[in-house]
Amino acid sequence: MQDVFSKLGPLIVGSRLKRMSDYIMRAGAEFYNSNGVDFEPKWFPLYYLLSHEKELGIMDIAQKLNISHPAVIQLAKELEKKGWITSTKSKEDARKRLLKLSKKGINLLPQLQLIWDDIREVNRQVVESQSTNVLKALEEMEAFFASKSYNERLKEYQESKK
Amino acid sequence: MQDVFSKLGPLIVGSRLKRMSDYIMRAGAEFYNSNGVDFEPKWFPLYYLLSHEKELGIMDIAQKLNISHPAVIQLAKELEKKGWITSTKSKEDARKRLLKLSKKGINLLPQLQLIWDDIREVNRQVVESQSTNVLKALEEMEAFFASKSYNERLKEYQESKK
DNA sequence: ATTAGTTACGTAATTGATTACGCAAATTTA
DNA sequence: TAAATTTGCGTAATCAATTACGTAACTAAT
Repeated sequence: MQDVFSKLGPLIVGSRLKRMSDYIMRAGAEFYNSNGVDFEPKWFPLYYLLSHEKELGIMDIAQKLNISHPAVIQLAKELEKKGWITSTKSKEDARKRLLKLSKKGINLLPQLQLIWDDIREVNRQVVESQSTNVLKALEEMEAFFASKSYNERLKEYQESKK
Repeated sequence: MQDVFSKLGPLIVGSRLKRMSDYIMRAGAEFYNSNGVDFEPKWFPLYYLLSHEKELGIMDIAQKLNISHPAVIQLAKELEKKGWITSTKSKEDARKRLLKLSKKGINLLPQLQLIWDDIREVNRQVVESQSTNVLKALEEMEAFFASKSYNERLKEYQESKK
């Protein structure tokens, strides 16, 4: 027995999800690299988002991507350093800093699209190979916990035992 | 539209897995807390492992848990500080440091078991609610990539397009 | 018994993300 | 319109885990 995790079943759903996610992220990083594109998977969500919406403030992005706003600032700093995005102060609201893709950033897009297509295809293969679809499972989980949170459920079960 | 992620489908399986894993981990942390037990989810794998095997070296543990050995050292340091584990030099191999639960650590077990039971139950509920089972999906994914890695598949698809 | 190579562990530096905090601009309310 | 509150952003501190590197102990080969 080498891998204790798989034996534990439902007890450690969390850890197993993380493990698979880490694996995929790392593989993605390698792939960009071997294609000679200086891009990291962690940048994808922000980059992709900005490629679809012209301008967004930090908080908007944080909400849409479901990450903390300092994380957005950090990522933005990195992409700005690469020259792929620019930021401007909002005219309507002086507190806001709006991010958008720069020309250089837009020019990079076609190259990235090709790579994203490959990734999308392999992910599609995985999902199709499955008798039980991860994405569907995840959606179901999210819905399950949206209707009643994990912690509420824990509490309730605990109460029910008394 | 608030949540961009779900729209992206197969492109970001990785991020979605991570998000769900993070959610579960955080909920777990709260639950220990609200039960007045000073325990963190990240300790679970090591603790659980040691509760089943009497003594293990750092590297053994790292392999079994599929984490880096510095991570094991770190976790062990924390558990040792709590007084729940102790370590001794191996007599057969002076390089090895063997970890095991202390008496105090063993005494804590029954309390933890109760909590783990609750967690297991709620996880079981999730899984049973699903028309597609996350754990099964994960297992299938792991098998899929074990037979041929993500990166091999990416390369192959790329070749096939030329 | 020396040397070369491997294994086990520890430390340091780095990465990626979070929470906590503070400031300034906008909004609400009295 | 002044005061209180909320919102948007930035910085700092912290956390969890990794990679990279060094050292000591073991093993194998000559």
